[in-house]
Parts: sequence; structure tokens; C-alpha cells
Amino acid sequence: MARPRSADKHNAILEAALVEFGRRGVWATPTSAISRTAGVAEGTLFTYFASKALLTDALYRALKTELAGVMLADWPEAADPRTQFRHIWDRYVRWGVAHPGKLRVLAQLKVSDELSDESRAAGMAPFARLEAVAQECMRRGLVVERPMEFLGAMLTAMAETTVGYIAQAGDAEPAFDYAEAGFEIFWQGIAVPP
Amino acid sequence: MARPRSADKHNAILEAALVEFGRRGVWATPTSAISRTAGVAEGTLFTYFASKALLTDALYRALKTELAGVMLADWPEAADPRTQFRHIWDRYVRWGVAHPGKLRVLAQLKVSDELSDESRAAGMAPFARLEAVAQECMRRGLVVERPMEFLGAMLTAMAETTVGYIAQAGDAEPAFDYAEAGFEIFWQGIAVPP
Amino acid sequence: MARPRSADKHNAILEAALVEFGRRGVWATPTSAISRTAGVAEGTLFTYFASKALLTDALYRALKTELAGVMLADWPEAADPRTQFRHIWDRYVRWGVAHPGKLRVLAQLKVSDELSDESRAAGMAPFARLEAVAQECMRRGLVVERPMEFLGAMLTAMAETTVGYIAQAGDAEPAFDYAEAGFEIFWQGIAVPP
Amino acid sequence: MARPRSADKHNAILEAALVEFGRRGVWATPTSAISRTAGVAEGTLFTYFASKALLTDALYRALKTELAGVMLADWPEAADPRTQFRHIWDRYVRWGVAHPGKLRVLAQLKVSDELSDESRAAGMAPFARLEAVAQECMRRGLVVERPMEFLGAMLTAMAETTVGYIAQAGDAEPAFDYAEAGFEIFWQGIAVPP
DNA sequence: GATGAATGAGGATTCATTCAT
DNA sequence: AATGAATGAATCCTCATTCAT
Repeated sequence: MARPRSADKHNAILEAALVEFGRRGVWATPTSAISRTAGVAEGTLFTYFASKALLTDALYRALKTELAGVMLADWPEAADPRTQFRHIWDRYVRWGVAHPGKLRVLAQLKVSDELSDESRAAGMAPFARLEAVAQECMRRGLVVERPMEFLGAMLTAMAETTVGYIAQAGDAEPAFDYAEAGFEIFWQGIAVPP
Repeated sequence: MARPRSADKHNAILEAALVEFGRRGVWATPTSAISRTAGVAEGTLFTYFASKALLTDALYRALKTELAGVMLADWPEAADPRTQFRHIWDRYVRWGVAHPGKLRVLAQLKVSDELSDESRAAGMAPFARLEAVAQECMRRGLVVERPMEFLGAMLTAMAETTVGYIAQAGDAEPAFDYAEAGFEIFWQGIAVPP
Repeated sequence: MARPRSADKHNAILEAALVEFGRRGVWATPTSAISRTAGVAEGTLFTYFASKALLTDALYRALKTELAGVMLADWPEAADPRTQFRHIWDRYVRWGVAHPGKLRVLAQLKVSDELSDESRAAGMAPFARLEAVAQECMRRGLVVERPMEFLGAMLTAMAETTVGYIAQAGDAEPAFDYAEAGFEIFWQGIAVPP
Repeated sequence: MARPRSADKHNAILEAALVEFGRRGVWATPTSAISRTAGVAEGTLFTYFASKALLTDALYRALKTELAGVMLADWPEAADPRTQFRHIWDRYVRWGVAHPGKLRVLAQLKVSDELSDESRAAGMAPFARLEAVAQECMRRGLVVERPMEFLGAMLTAMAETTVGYIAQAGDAEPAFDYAEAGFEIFWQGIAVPP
């Protein structure tokens, strides 16, 4: 057998793409910069990802999957709905604040024309797990009845905006707790008053 | 460069940039395509906009200004706060639905690295007029006290998401009124219950 | 008006392509070598020929046209058929011997897959003038009745082979007159004996 | 490199090269396509042929050898010269018509710069057997006295042209017998009238 | 020997911008 | 000011060949 394809290299390239995309923007990053950062030859990138578009696709999915994993870790199964939604919100925001580059790349990829429909769908898939929660909430009359994906998109948009504000505020002004404020708007927005 | 002669050409170029960016995406659009669509020579574009970055900047500001104009037109001065916010919301959503290309371009430009800080600031400026409304609402205790820009960003993000859903639903499924639903979330989210 | 497209540059590029193709072979010649030899920027080549394939096409047609011009110059209108055919033959052979590179490039282009059908047809067009001669000869029973294009292709193939032999023989061995010998085979081959 | 193990693989690669060259042209065919078609690994190709140039060389020689074999099979030893030449001619034309791809590849390889002089010489070698025939004819005054290789090249060129015409005519127009016509030109061309 | 991943020079274009007309 | 030809750096990807397994 020949040298097997290396998962390490695959990841190194993905990682490098993330780094370079974060530094220079998705469309301003040549594949050569990615391969250099990944420590592989220019051609090697293409044995792992047949084209730049496929690489960005894969990166998009990887980030989405990672994010979903973060949000679902330590899931408070027994907690009340508000706490569960807050869990998701906090994880999202914390992840975004901790990895501003990732969020930025995700934002760039989302508006990209190169992103395949399959990837867009795949990007949603990891969040399927959250559906059950919301469904249950609606059934119990705790939350307004809205299409699931719509609520999910709203949460995502609001959390992203929140992260953006925290990042922009910087350490300089920790005075205001945007994470808290953002979640309140979201929760008040969807909760059915008792 | 001397001051350009023709406002017509200036506008034709901006218009063409919008069309082409909408068709092919901001980063996949060569300036030559813009000048062709605008009906001017390749070089002429650069007497009106010294660089592609400056052109995108100008387009961003133009769209933001147009949007602000739409939102403030027919302003219901005498109406109650909810109605005023609803006015803003509806104008935004209606504009977005009517001009999906414009919204898409705006989204691409927002995540662009080329966008200057001045333009980002300038993009916010037209919305200053809305500040007064919110400020008054807060003072009267009708709305939660949050930094103005934060509320504005939230509104924008939520409205954009809403537009995205309406566009995606298409004419096929007019059953659900996302505009209404989206606004409810926003308003419940920020309103102080009596 | 802008700088007009220059016939000089157009020709310089064609000329340079000929030189480089002759030196390194059609498929081993990068466009950059052509532009360098032509004394223009790499990009300029593409304002005159949209692609390398189009350039080779144009070169093929140019060479064919030149060759036809050479063969028809000083046409011995009043001479007998044999002399007329000999005129064609000699011009062909002399041109090939004088410009071995051109013949070699022509040979490479002929077997190329890139050559468009239009160009192949266009390459034949200049020889239409010769048809009349052959037609007349056949009518008068001086020459066997064969499809015109077939005879033309035979003449071409035989002349090419002849040129190849002359070139290979070099100045070293002028003892044998291949041009004469080749024509004799051709003429005896098609002439109807009295 | 040690001597290759498998004659099968050697042949499979040559065969695959022929197929791919015929399909895509010699210079547009990557070695990877050849190895894929041959059913061997990319690297394996290079244990059988140290370089692409050597592979094309070998293919050229193989085709030439095959062609010579075809032409000499069923040799009419006792027949008169004309019949013998006709035998050669017919075998050549029939082979070319039956294997248009082979002839096309041969034509491409002939004009290639990569072809080594040894291979060109080797390509001629199989035809040495024909020399005796021609020599005898000349001695007996049946055929014009010309350098052997020149006559051979003429025959080849004329037969190739003939094959080209038959191929182009297709089944649609079997009316004209190019094989017959072509041979007549050749034979009249070289025969010494009694 | 067989495999196919790794390599990196090379190559045809593209494109923002400049500049001669 | 308007034009569009000229420029050449930059880019994605290909491919013959090498080499680790």
C-alpha cells in the first residue's frame, strides 16, 4: 500500500484555511497561503480538497458541526425550558467570543455564492437536536408557535449580533452585559406570558 | 482627478455594481463587468471611483441611505411607540422583500474586509433619526434600557432574518406571516410589560 | 478614442508564436514565451487572441494563406498544364525549404485537436484557385479524373515529404534532386499517357 | 529500476496510452489517465517506462512494428512487382481504415519533438524487408531509380492521405474507390513505362 | 514491485489599474 | 473627461515524477 491519506494533513489544511481566512478574508486568501500555513505543498491541498470551493464547503461544515457540539455539550436535560434555551445561547455566545475568527469566517461563508446547497443543509443538520426542545416548549404553551427553523435562525442572528457587540466593546468596557441583555430580548420575545 | 462631470455616469456605475454584485457576488464581479453594464469604458469607472474598494464603499453607503430614507418616509409622528417601531420594521422588511439583491449585496459588503470604518460608521448615520424614538421610549419606561446601537443591530438582524425567510418561502407558501411573527418577537423582546 | 488596436502587435504576436513554436514545438511553448518574444506583456497577448487555441488557429490560417499566395504568384497563365503544376510544386517545395519552421508548425497544427473545423476549412479555401486548373486538365483528358480535394491532398503530402527529404539531406548532399524526383512521381501518377 | 515483472502490465500501459492518446491527443493526455485506463497505479507506469517521452517512444515503435508485420504477412513472394507493391499498399490502407486511432497517434508522434532519433530510425527498420523488393525492381528497370527511403516515405505519405480520405468519406459515400485511385497514382508515378 | 500521496514548478488566464490617444 | 489597450502580478490548478509504505 502507498502512504495512506493523513487525517492530520486534512485537519492541518482545514485549520490553516481557518487561520488564513480569518486573517485575510475568504476571498483574499490564495490557496498557496493555506498550504504554506498548513505545512504542505501547494499541490497537496488539492489531493485533500479537489478545489478551493470544496475546501470552503468542508470548512463551513466543520465549523457548524463544532458549534453544534459545543452547544449540546453538558446538556441540562432536566432543566426548565428557559434554562435550556439559555444554555444554548450562552454556549453560542461564549464560543463566538472565544473564537471571533471562526464566527467571522462563518459569516463570510454564509453569504458566499460558492457554498453548495448540500452544505447549507448539512450546516443545519447538527441543530436538529434542538428541535425537540422547542417542540416540547410549544406543546406546553411556554413558547409561541412558530416554524422551528425560523426560531433557530432568529436565535442565531441575535446571538451573532450579540457576539459582535461584545467583541467590539472589547475588554475596555465590560460594564454592560450584552449576553444577558441579548438573551432577555430573545426569551421575552418568544415566551408566552403566563 | 477633477470632479466628475456627470452625475448620471456616477449613478449608472453604482447601479451597475449593484446589478452585477447581485448576479455574481461581490468578489466574483470584475470591474470590467460593472463598467460594461454601466455603459462606460473600463477606465471611466476609475475616474468616478478611484478603486474598486471605494466603489463598494460608496455602494454600501448608498444602499444604507436609501434604506434609511424608506424607513423614515411617511413617519407616523403622532403614533404610539409600538406603531412607530412597527413602521420601521415593516418598511425594512418590505424593502428587503422587494429588493432581495440589494439586501444580499449589503450582507456581502458587511462581512467584507474592504469596507472602511468610516463607511461602517456612515452606514449607521442615517439611522440616527431613529435614536430619538427609542430614547423617548426608554425614558417613558416603555422599552428596556439598552444601548441604542445594540437595539438597532438587533432589529436589523431580526428583520434581515425575517426577509430571508419570506424570500425562501416564496409565493408558494404565503400561509405564514413571518413579518408579523418576527416583529412580535422583537417587540415582546424589548417592551417593558405594564 | 483610446489607443487603437495595433496591427503591428497583432503580427508581432503571430510572428513570435511561429518562432517559438518552431523552436520548442506547439505544445511545449507557453504563451509567456510568445509574449516575451513579441515584446508585449503577457496579458496583451490575450487582448489580441482570446486564448492560446485561437492564436494557433489564427497562425494556421495565416500560414496557409501565405503559402497559397506564394504558390499563385507569377502564375503562368499561358503555360501548359504540366508547367502549371510544376509551378505550384516548385513554389511549395521552395517555400518549405526556405521556411522549414513554418512547415513544421503547419504539420503540428494539422494533427492538433485544438484546430477548429472552420480553420481547417479556411485552410483549404486559398487553394480553390487551383481547382480550375485541374478541372480544365481533366476535361481535356490530360489528367486522370479524381476528386479535386484528393489530388490536392496528394500533392500536398508528396510535396511535404519532398521538403522533408531536402531538409534532411542538408547542403551536404545536393547530389540528388528530390524536388525534380518528387514532381516526376506526382506528374506521372496523375498524367494520362497520350 | 530492475527489469519489470509483468509483460501484461507493460502491454496494458502501451494499450492504454494508445486509447487515451487517440481520445484526447498525445499532448493533452496526462500519464495519470494512462495509468488509470491501464488499471495500474500512477507510479507503476514509471517502473515500466522511466518517463512519458520514453513511453511515447515505445508506443511509436510498437505501432510501427505492428504495421510492418501487417504489411509483410501473406507476402506474395512469387507475384510480380506491381502485385507486391499493391499488397503493401492495400495492407497499409486497410490497417489504417480499421484503426484510425492508431494512425492518428502515429501522425501526432511523428511531428512530436519528443521522439528520439533512435526511435525514428527504429520506426523505419521494420520496413527494411521491403527494400529488397524495390531494389530488385530498380535493377530490372521496372521502377525509377530513387533513394529507397524516399520511395518509402512517398508511399507512406500517399497511403496516409488515402486513408484520411476514406475515413472522411465515411460509409456514406462508398462510390469512389480511393484505395484504388491512390495506388494508381503511386504506381504510375514510379513505374518505368515499357 | 506496487501503490498512490507528496511535491512544486509551470501555465493559461484574469483583473485592477494605468496611460496613450 | 472618455476610451479601451497595455500591463504584469496574482491565482487556481495540473501533472510528471519521486518516495514513503
